Parts: sequence; C-alpha cells; structure tokens
Amino acid sequence: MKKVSIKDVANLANVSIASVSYVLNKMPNNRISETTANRIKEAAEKLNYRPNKIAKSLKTNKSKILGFIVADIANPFFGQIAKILEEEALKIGYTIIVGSSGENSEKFDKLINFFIDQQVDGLILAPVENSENSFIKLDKEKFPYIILDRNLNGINSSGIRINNKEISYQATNTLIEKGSKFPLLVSYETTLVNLLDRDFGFYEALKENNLSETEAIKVKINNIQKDIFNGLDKHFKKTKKPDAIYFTSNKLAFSGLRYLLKNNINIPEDVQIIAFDESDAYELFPVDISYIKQPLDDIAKNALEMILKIINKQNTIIENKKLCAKLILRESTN
Amino acid sequence: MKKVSIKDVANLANVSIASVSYVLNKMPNNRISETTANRIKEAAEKLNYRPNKIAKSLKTNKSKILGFIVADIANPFFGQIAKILEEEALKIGYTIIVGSSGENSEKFDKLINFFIDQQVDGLILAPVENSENSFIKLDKEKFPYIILDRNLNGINSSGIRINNKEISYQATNTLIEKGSKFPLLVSYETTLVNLLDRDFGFYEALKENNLSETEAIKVKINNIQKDIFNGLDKHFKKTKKPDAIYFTSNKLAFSGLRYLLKNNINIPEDVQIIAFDESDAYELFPVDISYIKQPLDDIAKNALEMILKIINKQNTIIENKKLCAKLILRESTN
DNA sequence: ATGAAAGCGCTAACAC
DNA sequence: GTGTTAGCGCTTTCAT
Repeated sequence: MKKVSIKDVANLANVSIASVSYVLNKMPNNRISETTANRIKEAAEKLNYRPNKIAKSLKTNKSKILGFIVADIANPFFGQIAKILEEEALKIGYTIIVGSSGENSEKFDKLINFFIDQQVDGLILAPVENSENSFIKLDKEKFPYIILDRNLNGINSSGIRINNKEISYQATNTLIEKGSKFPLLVSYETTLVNLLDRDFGFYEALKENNLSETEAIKVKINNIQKDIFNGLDKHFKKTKKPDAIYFTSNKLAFSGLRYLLKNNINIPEDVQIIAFDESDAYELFPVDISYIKQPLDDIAKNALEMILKIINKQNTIIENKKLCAKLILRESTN
Repeated sequence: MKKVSIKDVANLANVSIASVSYVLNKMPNNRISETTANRIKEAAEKLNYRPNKIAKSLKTNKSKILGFIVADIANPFFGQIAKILEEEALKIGYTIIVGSSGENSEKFDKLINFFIDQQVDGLILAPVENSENSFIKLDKEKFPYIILDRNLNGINSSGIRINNKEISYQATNTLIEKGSKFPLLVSYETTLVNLLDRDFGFYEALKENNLSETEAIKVKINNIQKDIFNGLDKHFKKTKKPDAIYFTSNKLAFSGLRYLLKNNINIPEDVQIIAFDESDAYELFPVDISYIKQPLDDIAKNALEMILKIINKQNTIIENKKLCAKLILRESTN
C-alpha cells in the first residue's frame, strides 16, 4: 500500500500539484474556481490523502514541533503541565516533545541539542542548576525559547513564573497568625532563584512579626528523604520544638509528612503545616493539608502563547509573566 | 545567523556534498581517504554543522519519531513509562511524542491520525474502550504499532502486557490465606480485557477456596470517587461486612483508602487490603499498603524493542509478551 | 577515492 | 483561473 502524495491527487483531479496545494491549504481563494476546488477535495478524499508534514516542514522551514524540557516528567507537577500543553498545542496543529533532564545540566544541554536537531520551532524550558551555559548558547544563536517555572541567576529571558515570594510570605504569615511562634522552613539547598524566593518570603514574614529565625532544613535535591528525616529528627528532639512547618515543594512535604506520621506528631495540634503544590497524595493523609495551588492551566496556556509569539517574532522584548498561586487552607492550619 | 547546511561544509572542505554525507554518516569507509575525511570533520566542527533531520527524514522516509498514546499522561503509571521510553529512545536517536486520549475513543483516533500525519515511524498504544475501529484501520494500512498494557476484545495485535489474571489470583489467594472469608472486589465497569482479567483472577481464587461471591463494586471510569464511596458505604453498613478488599487499580485504591480513612475502618484488623499498582501516595497513608508492582521498566524497554522490530520488519508474526507483576506484601495484609 | 545529479513531497514565485 | 518550476537539505546511485 503505497503512500498517496499530492501528485496522485493532482492526477486524479486533472490539475497541477500547485492547485492541489492551494485548495488544501485554504489559500485566499480568488485563485481556483469553486468547481475545480471541489474536484480536488473529492479526489483528496477518495484517495484518503494525508499531506506529508515532513516535506512541508522542509519547504517552510517550520516543523510545528515544540520541545518541552522538564526536570522529571513523572512528577505530577510537570506531568499536568505537559498534558495541558499537549492538548492546547494539538488544537493549533503543534506537537510537543517532552524530555526529562533529571536535574542534570549535562542531560539538559544534551536534550536541548537533540531537540534543536529535531528542528523544533521553539523550546519551553525548566532550567536546572548550572545550566547557565545552555541559555547563553541559545541566546547567542537567537533560538526561540522561554523559561518555565524556574529562574536562573544572571539569566534574563522571557518566561512564565509565579509569585513565589509573595505567596510564601502569605503562607508564613498565616501560620503565625494562627499562633505559631517557631515556624520551621523546609526547603532546598539550591541556587535556583524561584526556590530561593520561597525562602525569602518565609523570612520576610518572620521579620515582620519579630520572630527569630530557627535553623531551616535545607535539603539536597537528590537526597530528600534522608535529609528531611534527619533534619526533622533533630528539631523534634529539642525542647523548643517547631510548632509549624512550611514545605517549599510537594516532594519535600511528602517526606516530611511521612516523618510526622511515623512519629505520631499531631497536626495541627503539635505542628501546623503548609506545603507548596497540590498533590493527590495528600488525599490519603489523615489530615487535610493546607497547600499552595499553582495555576497549572494558566502556566501551560501562557507558556504556549508566549513561545508562539516569540517564534512568530511578534515579541521582540523580554517578557516576564508572573502568575498568582493561591493559598488553600484546610485542616492542617486549624 | 543563517543555518549552516551540508553545502557550507562541502564548500569549506572543498569536497562534494556527497562526500560530506558519507563521512558524517560513518559509511563503510573504503570510500573517502582519511585526509579528506578529517578535513570534512574539521569543517563541520568549525561551522558547528547540525544535520537537518527533517531533510533526512524526507529522503529516507523515516522520521525516527514514535508516537505514544496513553489514557492520561498525568497518571504516574503512564508518566513513568513515558519517561523510561523517552530515555531509552533518546539513546538510539529516536524521539517520543506523547498524547493523552482521556479514555475517549474519538480523541484516541484523532491522535493516531495526527501522529501518522506527523510521519511517526510507529505507534505504541494504550487502547481505550470502543477504539476497535482505530485498530482495524491501522491493520488495513499495515501501519506499525503495538499495544501496551491493555487489551481489546477481538483485536489481536502484537503487544506488551502483564499477567493480570494470574497475579490477581495470587493476590486474592493471599487475602484468603490470611483469613479473609468475605473478600470484596473493587474494579471497573469496562470491556477492556486486561481489566476483566483482574476480575477473573479474583473470582477464580474465590471458587478454588469455596467462598461465595460477594457483590463486587463496579466503578464507572469517569465517576470513580462517587461510585466507590457509595459502594463501600453500602457494604460497610451490612452486618456481613467485607474483611478484605482487592482494588484493581491505583485510582480505585486511592478513593477506597480515602473512604476507609474517613470512616475509621482499621487496616488490617477490620479489612485487609491489596491494591494494583504502586503509588507514591501510599507513603502518606498511615498503613503500608500491600500492592501489585508492575515491571514498568521492562514494559517500556520491551515496548520499544518490539515496535522497532516491527518497523524494521524483523518481525512478521504477531508477538504477545506477557511480563510478570509482583505482589509486594506489607502491613495491610498483616 | 570522489563528484554529479536525481529526487523525497511539498510551497510559492512566476508565467500564461 | 491554472500550470510550471525552483528549491528546501539531504541520501544514494551512477559515473569517472
């Protein structure tokens, strides 16, 4: 069963391939009479003609493929965004290819190259630590890309992010309002600015309320479980135990809650909890956890819109969109 | 900054484009002397030449892109497989594009068409209910594809699946051995054979042990939470309450465990639990849940291997690989 | 050992 | 209103 090409359609309809192309691409139709147009459409239908996108891409120099590089596609946060991205892209004839960097800057760079070789029209990137060089290269080649979710020191590119600092401030303030005197921060040991902003928001709230800083638990990104168990163990063996915890990511909350569960620490009586990110998993925890809900849908849709603008050169200036996360209060904060 | 093409490399190296192609594709090297080869490599390096895969695809009629259609990429089961698939594919120069059907046969068919138009070399498909026609069409066009995870009545295609019936039998048997007299089945109302097999395994174990069948809870795929809450409510208000539950998917377990938690039903004292699929979420549940672990890594790797074989016509017969899931026993079964 | 050239399927400028 | 044709960047056959 040979593939049918534009030539076959032209033959059957007794027209030139140019006419077929014109009709099937719905060009401004002062060309081609309605009768021939119909003849062409019928022929295409009859032969079940499927235009070859590869050939089209080669000619137009547009692949209509977008690359999306995340830290880990198996993380529901990125999974959810990928899903929406893919659905929205499909509607306008774009395809998304996804790669997982695993927080590794070499893999990250390799994926970028692979995707560019694949002739993607643009990239949506969630940077990893030490990936600055990848961005410098992209900028030098003027390759269309945007940054999603994260932030790199010294790299100023268009991107979609959320109000990390403000929402963290708000979350911490809430903990304090509800009575916390010794709130504990559990966050990453990182240089990623978006994550550091979450810390800043926390500390700002402390300062504002004249609370002294307790030593935060700073977790290595590839040693989450252990670092958290050890850290919490230390804090909860003190006489002055934390009475509230702010987890700056779903994965951190995950391990942390597990610790609290195993050690019979009561929420919210002994400690209040607020965690960044929504998670299905919270539903299986005995206490409904208060959390910060990111606008995943908006993030994905805005990202798509922004990268398309850049590809089509409707945007020459650097644009930074900051979307608003929402604090969802439940049992774990009274 | 114009893109550099094979022509530019040829010019700089003072050779024909054919020679460039030969050298860069590492053809059997009785052609081209080592000196010219080096000259070409240097030129390519210097110009930072990146072969255009689109052009190559057009010529070779191979896109090196594989389509992967799942029910929901945000479901960790599929997310995990997608991740491994993508990583393995990358190693051999293939790209994976993923689509989510949302259990909708129309969307499923649309994605297939979209991916074929995209010139994918082959498809890895997780069928949805009533998607038989899509497969009949694919078979008619002899388009390379394999089926993953699921099974459709009347469709006999190459695929990767697991021992649903056997492992379900084993799980149920375990529940009974540990003392259950009234095990309850919570599964889907579906025609998907792989899921029905899980039911069969359950019933077979009952029969073998001369236990009478309790009325199973059959959940509609788009109304999981409600159906389960209502179903369990009914069962736990009877005098003859279930003393063990077998959930045939992670999503079912999810809602079910939530019910048990909210209603203070003790595990394993009141009911034992076994659930299909691993889940991070179980880690936040007060009791460690026994579960059936699917060999995700093997599933993905075998799927890739199998579709490649079919694409390269090394396989003309229909091959069905059945991988073995593993029962992981923890607290919820004593 | 190397080059010339055809052609993959399409778009779009140009010709009539 | 419709056809002719160049050419996108590459692979590969055939010639030399």
